[in-house]
Amino acid sequence: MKKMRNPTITDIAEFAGVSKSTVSLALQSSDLIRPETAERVLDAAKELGYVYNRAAAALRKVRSNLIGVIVNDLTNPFFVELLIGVENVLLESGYIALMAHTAEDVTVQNRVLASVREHGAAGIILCPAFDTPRDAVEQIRAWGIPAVLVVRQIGELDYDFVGSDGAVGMYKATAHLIATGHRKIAYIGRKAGGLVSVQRLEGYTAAIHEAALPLREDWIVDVPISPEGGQMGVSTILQLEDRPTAIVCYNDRVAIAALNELSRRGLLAGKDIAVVGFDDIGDAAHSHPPLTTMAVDPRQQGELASRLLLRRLNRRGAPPTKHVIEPKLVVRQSG
Amino acid sequence: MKKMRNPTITDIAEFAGVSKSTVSLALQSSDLIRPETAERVLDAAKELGYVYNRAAAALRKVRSNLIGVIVNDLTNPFFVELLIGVENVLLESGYIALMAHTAEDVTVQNRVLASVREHGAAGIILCPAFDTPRDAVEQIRAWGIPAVLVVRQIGELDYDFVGSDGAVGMYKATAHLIATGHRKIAYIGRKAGGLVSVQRLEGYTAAIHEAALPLREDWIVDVPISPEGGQMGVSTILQLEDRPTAIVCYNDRVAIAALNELSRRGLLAGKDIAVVGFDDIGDAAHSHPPLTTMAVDPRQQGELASRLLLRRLNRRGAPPTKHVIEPKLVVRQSG
DNA sequence: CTGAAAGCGCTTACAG
DNA sequence: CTGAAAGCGCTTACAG
Repeated sequence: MKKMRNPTITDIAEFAGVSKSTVSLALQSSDLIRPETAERVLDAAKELGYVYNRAAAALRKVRSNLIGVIVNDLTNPFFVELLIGVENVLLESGYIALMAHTAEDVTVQNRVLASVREHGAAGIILCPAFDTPRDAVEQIRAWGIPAVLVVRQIGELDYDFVGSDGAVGMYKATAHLIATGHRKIAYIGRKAGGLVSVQRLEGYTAAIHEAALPLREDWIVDVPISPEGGQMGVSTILQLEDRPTAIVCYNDRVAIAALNELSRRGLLAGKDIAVVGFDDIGDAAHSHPPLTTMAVDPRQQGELASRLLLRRLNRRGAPPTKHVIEPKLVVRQSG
Repeated sequence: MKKMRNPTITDIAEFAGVSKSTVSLALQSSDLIRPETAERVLDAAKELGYVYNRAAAALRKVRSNLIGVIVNDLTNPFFVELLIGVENVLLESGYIALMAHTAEDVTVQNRVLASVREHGAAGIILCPAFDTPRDAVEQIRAWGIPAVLVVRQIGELDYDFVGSDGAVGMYKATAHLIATGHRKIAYIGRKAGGLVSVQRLEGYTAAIHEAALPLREDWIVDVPISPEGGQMGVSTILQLEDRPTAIVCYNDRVAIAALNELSRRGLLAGKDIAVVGFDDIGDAAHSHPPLTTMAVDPRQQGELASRLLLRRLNRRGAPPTKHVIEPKLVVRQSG
């Protein structure tokens, strides 16, 4: 089967006996075109198997319907859920995602950003990799492409942003454990690192201080944010002389790994030791035991981010919006 | 800050004192251009902050560097890992993914395919949604866009395909349990459904037959492929009069949910009852207990799929390749 | 080795 | 309400 040239608006024009302009307008369902004419054009288009050529349209219009979606870690269900949210509203609004995964690598991220730009993306949704320098983000602004940052803020740049309040979330998580009677509460996460890490830890310390409990440095266990980190964290804590009775984890992935590590050692979270997570990813409800955690609705964050971007596309000048979700405590059985 | 027009090859030409043609050729590092001239052009491009306009190039060349990547279920880490594999090789080969998630919805899938086509994608990598009708796939062929199918085959269409051998995999999984001394082995998965489901179940029954064990209909538990399914499956099995001592699960997600459900009931997989999964997703090594499973390397499948597609782009006429990975048994502690 | 010219498929003022 | 014309930024024969 020979592949023949796709029909163009010129072909439709000829077929329907009108001009190219009329076809173009009709295709955009402009109300400049008389209904009968429009119908004739649309019929012709269908008849010929017309396929709209977006590259050509974008070239002419400058604005495309491509949105660059750049995500740092698909290995964490949190980001996958966020991505699903982003995609949902993009799709229903007639946009499509130019997607790339950086695996927390700033070099990859730069390459990907450049590529997204070359493709004339109308906007960018970016979950920046750890260690994204401030100027990498300033650059996007210089390009004149509207962007919304998600989850991690870079510097004090006045961007549209969607994220959750790590300080408040961790404060609540810790306060919940205190309210449940715990006095010896450990933290598994990163001591330094990005703003997100810092804020979450701050929430923990704030709650500890407020309850006038001692802040024990050795109860703050600095590990990588990963299942391995959760495992290591638990090992460390269980070896402590003066053993904590509860653990606050940086996120659900760490927490679920902690749960498993406890099981492996014959301990049950929620009974022998309390564990609370952060994010409320899908798996949290299905872990053993089901995880008590701070819900920040990643999917909704994704949807919000898309909506923010779409709105920005129409009001370039508007002041930036920050959407900071307040985490909600979801008590299940681990703590 | 006013946004100014991006410079074009015309601007570069003027700046460097050559013609547009020369600039275009130099930018493609054609060896038609004298090195010194090329250098001058490249300097000018950098100086002016030139951004290659791919929409324009695609319009002219017909062929773009966009690859449609359509994935059915990002909720399952298997597909996420596959996606990461796809992306890795796409990126390093200078392509970028036009990505969409169908959530197993054929209507969404059709919409997305149409969109990918309008964008002039050079090729398509498709994990088809359940219930994808054969003609949806034939259509892609009619469009003349090279495609490779992943994981699920649709009909007997002669496509490039990457997947794993479900029958052999499940046969091995079951045989492993038999070799370990089990005689009463249940199966949690779908009884009918796609080809993949059918083949996996066939592998199970083949092993049962070969060992001359009775094939008990009530030990084949028909549940949805999801964590909930795994949970339900275990509940059903534990209520059985004549209780199986081992369970083969459709995939790791089901298996891990099964593990958790067992724990919840005070049972430990690998001790009280054996459980084996299928896929070897990242979580399998971190579950409690670590999951014995059939490894099919999703990431590698993704890389393979991209490579196949990239190769196909250069040899349109070549006969289709099927890459069927043979699952490898990974014995951990659950069975 | 380099330049002038045509054209990819569309949209958008501008006339009428 | 519809058409003729210009032009978006590039690539690719074709001359020279």
